[in-house]
Amino acid sequence: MSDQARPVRVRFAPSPTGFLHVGGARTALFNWLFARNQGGAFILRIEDTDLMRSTEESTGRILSSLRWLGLDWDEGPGVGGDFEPYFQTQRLPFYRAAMEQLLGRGHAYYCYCTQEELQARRKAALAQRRAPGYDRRCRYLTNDERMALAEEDRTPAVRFAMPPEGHTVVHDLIRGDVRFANDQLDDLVIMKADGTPTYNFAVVVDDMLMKISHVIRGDEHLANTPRQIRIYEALEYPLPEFAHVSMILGEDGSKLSKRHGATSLAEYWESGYLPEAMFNFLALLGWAYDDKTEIMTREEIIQRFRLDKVNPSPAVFSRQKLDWMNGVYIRGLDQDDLAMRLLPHLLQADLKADEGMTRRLVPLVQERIKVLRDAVELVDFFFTDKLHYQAEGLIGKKMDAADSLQALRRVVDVLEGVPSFDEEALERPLRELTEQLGLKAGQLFGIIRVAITGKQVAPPLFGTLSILGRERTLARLRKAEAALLKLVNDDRV
RNA sequence: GGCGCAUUCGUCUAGUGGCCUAGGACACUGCCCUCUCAAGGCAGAGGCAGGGGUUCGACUCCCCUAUGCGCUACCA
Repeated sequence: MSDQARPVRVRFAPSPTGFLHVGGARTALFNWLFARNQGGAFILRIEDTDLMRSTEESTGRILSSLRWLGLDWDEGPGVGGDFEPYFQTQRLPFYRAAMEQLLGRGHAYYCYCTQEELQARRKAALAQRRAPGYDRRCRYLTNDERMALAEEDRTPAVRFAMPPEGHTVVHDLIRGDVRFANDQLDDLVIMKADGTPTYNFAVVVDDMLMKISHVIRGDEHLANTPRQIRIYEALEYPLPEFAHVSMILGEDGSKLSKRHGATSLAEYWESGYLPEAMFNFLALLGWAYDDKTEIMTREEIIQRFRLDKVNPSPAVFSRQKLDWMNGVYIRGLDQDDLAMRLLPHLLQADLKADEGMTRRLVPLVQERIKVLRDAVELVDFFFTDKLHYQAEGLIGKKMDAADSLQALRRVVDVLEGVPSFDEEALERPLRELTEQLGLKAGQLFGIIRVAITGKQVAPPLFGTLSILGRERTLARLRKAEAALLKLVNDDRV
């Protein structure tokens, strides 16, 4: 069914009723990748016909998340295009025209049933174990009956007249042919009584008018596709290609929701995931290049992406794997780049960092953070002189307080006399001291670590000392000395 | 209820009838490296949902069952 070389035009069409969900982001990404791979156009259209739930703020959030991920659109909000407008609420005349066309050709009809009646009948049908679909009673109304209903002041909706028999086959690029019996398709409302179109109608009209060649969207729309196909045909317009990508699930296999943790792209952005890592990770959710390649640049992914290689089964969003991948990308960043990305996170955590200081910290954290925000607790001790730790933590492994105190005093002596606080200048004498004291490196360095950072787990020692500087280091060591002395004395009492 | 989609290690996946004694990655376990934590190296454990066919031969094709999910709205 491939049309003879229609230019590739795909679209992502979110409804602005919240933020951009990772599932939506993946759908957008696949559309974008396909467009870029094919040299086609990626169009963004805002489906805001749900007046009650749509907000402008939400539109803004979605756009900024897309930009963050690096998915630029060729047509749509902010950039315009040949098929404006790109907001459905501004396209009402188009839907009305299409509706008139269908009405005129007998492919659609007015339905005077009220929502209450519909609901009651659906309930009754379900109770009797009958199919709950619309019973088509308005479809075969005589003119007189129609007039009578109209007099009652009922504002009609418009329904699409489905062919009552036969079947409709959806040719799906990911799933193959999917066959639906037409008698399963009921006469869906295409235009609500308030004059706004329903989703299934608006998408068809928009995709048609915007000359969309490939409809790549979530799996949940597959069952709607035969209805849409019938509308295309009634409108006498060639079908686009369809590709339905599977859903993204939470760790427990159920539909991804808030209780699974972060679901919006913005949350990942805020906690310090790199857009390039998220891009790579999302691309691999339901698609793979081969049996081993995972880390790929944006360009490599564009070049390698194939729609027919997309996996039809749902995928669980694995935070752990994302974390790993983000770590890989962080480690791959050059130091200045990482510093610039880190700085806002440090500032946000109220650490009084500046560019220069952040640059110096980078080598200390680059290998040990998975998300940018992790750096905060790794380096916070540089930004305060009030350390909170238990004095017991100053006692070295397999040592007692008195031994530790003695060792600490020797450390102070050594560091007072050391000519420079460069890493290299520090390491030699401290290692020699361990030997003199008959201690293992871990014992002595552990004591120093706690004394200057207040933590058992911290970045490498010499780099830390060097950045902290002689004065602050010695001050912290002396405080630790005092704390240990107190411990020793308390023991004696 | 009806219709539809899906089902390979815990997770993401490779696999399109013999290359599979099923490959890679995350996570996990052990060892190595090591000033803690990481990072890194090596090794290990772990899977074709179940049952029938088709075939000389099925992870791969067909059917059934099970399970999960979606649609069945004047939501999108």
